[in-house]
Amino acid sequence: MARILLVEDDTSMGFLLVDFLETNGFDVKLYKDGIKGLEAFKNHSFDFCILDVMLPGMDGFSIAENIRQVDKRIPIIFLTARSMKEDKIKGFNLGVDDYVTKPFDEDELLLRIKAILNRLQLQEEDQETEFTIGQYTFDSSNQMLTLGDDSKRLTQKESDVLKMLCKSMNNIVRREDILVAIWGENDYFHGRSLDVFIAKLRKYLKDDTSVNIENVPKVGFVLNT
Amino acid sequence: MARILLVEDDTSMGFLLVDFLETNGFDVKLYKDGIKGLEAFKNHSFDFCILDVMLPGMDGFSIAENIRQVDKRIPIIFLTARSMKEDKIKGFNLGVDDYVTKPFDEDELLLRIKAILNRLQLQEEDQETEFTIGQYTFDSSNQMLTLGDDSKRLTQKESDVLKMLCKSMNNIVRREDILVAIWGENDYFHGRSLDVFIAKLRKYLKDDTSVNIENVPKVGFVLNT
DNA sequence: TAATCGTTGTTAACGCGTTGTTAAAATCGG
DNA sequence: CCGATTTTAACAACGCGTTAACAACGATTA
Repeated sequence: MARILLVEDDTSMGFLLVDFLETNGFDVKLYKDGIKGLEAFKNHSFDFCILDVMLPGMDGFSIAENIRQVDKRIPIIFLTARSMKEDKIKGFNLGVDDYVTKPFDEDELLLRIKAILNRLQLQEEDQETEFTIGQYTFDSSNQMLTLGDDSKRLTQKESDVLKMLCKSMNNIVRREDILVAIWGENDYFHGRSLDVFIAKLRKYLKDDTSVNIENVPKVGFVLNT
Repeated sequence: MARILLVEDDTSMGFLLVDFLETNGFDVKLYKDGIKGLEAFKNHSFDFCILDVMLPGMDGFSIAENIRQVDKRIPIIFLTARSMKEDKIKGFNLGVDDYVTKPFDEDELLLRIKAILNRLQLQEEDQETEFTIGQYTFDSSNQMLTLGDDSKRLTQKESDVLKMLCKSMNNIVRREDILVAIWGENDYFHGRSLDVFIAKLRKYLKDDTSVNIENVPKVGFVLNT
């Protein structure tokens, strides 16, 4: 159960979020201004931060800077007004993991949080980087796909996509989940990118006919062995 | 379309709310005092309650207590005066889902209602995904219907319909409910689509004669095993 | 009983959105 | 600047879901 630091000055929005996140299995602490939030961060160990950008006292970006001085790797999600430009957010070179514009869909926020946690878990826990795909072996940490003597070094994204498919071997992996986890956004163009990568992976995997990547229309893909 | 029980003694506020909620696709019944509201609750099936705390006859908290005796899970939102302390509301250990202070922003109320409804849907959907249908097994998360060695990957809508039938196995599932849940609206053409999908499912399920999808004319379908 | 009407069963054809695939353009990294 | 990688574009192919068409059935009349 991940511990989340939430800094949000609007009371009703704050409660709404706390409630929602708690029912989804997170341990949430809410602070209404940046000073207190930052203080809390220093005194407790959180796994995750969700910061409103517009705050009295100290804005979200400043909090993030301070948090980053303490912990360089903790995931941070910003809540921003829709009017705020992407550039401005990305411009803050703080290793921001994601941001969500208000008013936002709670499920979308949850999806993003889970995607980030998954990503981190992968980095931390996944010693299991070796997958067997029919007669192939795939070493995701080396991005290496091997069939007999033939080895092919995959690119980063090729490897990321294949790894997601491998982790749910013979099960549907949702387009949406792949896009959010790897690209961070689920829109038309990234969707087309995914299709391109699926085509590449199919080409790499074509030498074992017992292996195939199946499309489930409008839902996602299955790596069948 | 969720059915909402609204108990509010102030006439103008009441009409305002009814109007607003109805234009947002809810089916709202308004009662001006707690006794009638409670009575209505017992006689009808509501999905949601919005209760004013200050009421003549029986206050909102008392109604909530009584409602909880009938239905332990139904979402309740309180309308409270701003002056009322948080503690007092949360103190009522009634499983109150949310509260809104008057005067309130209608959009905020809508947001809260939707959030709660979403949450409920999530909780419901996250339930079991594996069903046994006679000799078949149906894995709704993988959209896979299996009989012995034979597996058939269903399309999304096929899977959605079958899942609804499975969740009420041997019970009537109303046409209207399926149409609203899966197609979003209940009109002639979507109704015919549903019939087409029922025909497809019957074909998929024909190899176990103990399984059948029964039509209940003008009402819906039953998946019998 | 026969005729009519509304509902459902079933199959098939069509349109259109999604996906497959390749190639060009853009971006990234050194 | 170059090569590698990713994104975007373009077009082909496919298949899902809708719609149509007709058959079957039960209920309701006369």
